Amino acid sequence: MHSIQLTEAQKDLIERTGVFFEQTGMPPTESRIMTLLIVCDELELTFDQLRATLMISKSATSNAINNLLMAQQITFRTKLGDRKRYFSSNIHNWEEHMSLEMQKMFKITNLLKEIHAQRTPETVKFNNQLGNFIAFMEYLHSELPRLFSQWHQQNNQI
Amino acid sequence: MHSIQLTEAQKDLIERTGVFFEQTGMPPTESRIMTLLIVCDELELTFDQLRATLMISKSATSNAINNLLMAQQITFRTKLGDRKRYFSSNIHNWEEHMSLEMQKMFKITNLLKEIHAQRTPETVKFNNQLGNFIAFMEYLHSELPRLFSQWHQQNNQI
DNA sequence: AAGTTGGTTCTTTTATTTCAGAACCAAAAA
DNA sequence: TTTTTGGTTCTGAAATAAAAGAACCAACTT
Repeated sequence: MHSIQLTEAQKDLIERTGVFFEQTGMPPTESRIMTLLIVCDELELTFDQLRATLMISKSATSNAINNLLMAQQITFRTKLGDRKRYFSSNIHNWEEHMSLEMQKMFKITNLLKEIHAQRTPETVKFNNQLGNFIAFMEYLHSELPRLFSQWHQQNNQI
Repeated sequence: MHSIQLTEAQKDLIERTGVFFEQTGMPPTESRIMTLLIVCDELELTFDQLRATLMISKSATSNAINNLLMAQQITFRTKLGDRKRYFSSNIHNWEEHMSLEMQKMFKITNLLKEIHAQRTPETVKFNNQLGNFIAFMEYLHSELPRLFSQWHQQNNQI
């Protein structure tokens, strides 16, 4: 058995956090792998440790890992003279990941602007409400970088 | 035929915006109904206009409408002496809706705090990175209300 | 009383997702 | 050269989601 030991508390956290990620659209296996790598004591786990610990098939493991790699949620490194890959969470990358998420969110702004542009001029109030929402999204878009940098200052981060 | 007329541009916008909402996890029919009510010239559409315009079944229409009502994405009103319901987009409600979304997002913070609390003290760097992310989420959580009110001031909104 | 309107609910069908199992493959080891 | 390791890829099964169709129902009309 190549599986690693987990406390009951850790198992529980993996399930609960896994369900949270499922609710955001991530498939169950990917959610569990991502969470396991944040919860467990080990900083790096191999393909087979992930597979054995979560009790899933090789194919499921392989596909989930590759999706998580593409989504930049995890990374791996290799060791000289060792064919295995050592996977770890990309949590330190949260800032970049978050701004990618934001970008996705702001895509709606462009669609709403297109919608706003083609609307009949008759419905003044509705058009204003829509315009208001668009304006707020653009305000948010412009203010978020400032928020990021303010936080960095406060926390003396690089 | 009770369907309303749409320009090609409007049809295209409904599909493209619909797909966007699908990508955020909303089912196709709900996405289309929600978008139709934002795109079309009419401020209100009846059950049958929605059904006929989107060419979907009564059951699909009924279920999608009720889900959108529960999610507060749409509302309806009735008219005296008329059994039909007149549905409209709840876009003016975006502010409340957005803070609900935020709350959902900040749920992850509590899970991450639990995870952080149970982590082995050995992995100092990782724990710090995790702690950093948590701290930023809490900072965001505390700063967003200010951002909202600043925007209101700027725009002289109520 | 029979039909129409404005839906809802139940059942079935269809499509999609998710995963297991097995076959497969290249690199390294024996 | 055969076996082992560390996977990937190709079915296919099972579960789930999405939507159609039909039966149903209450309120109103005729």
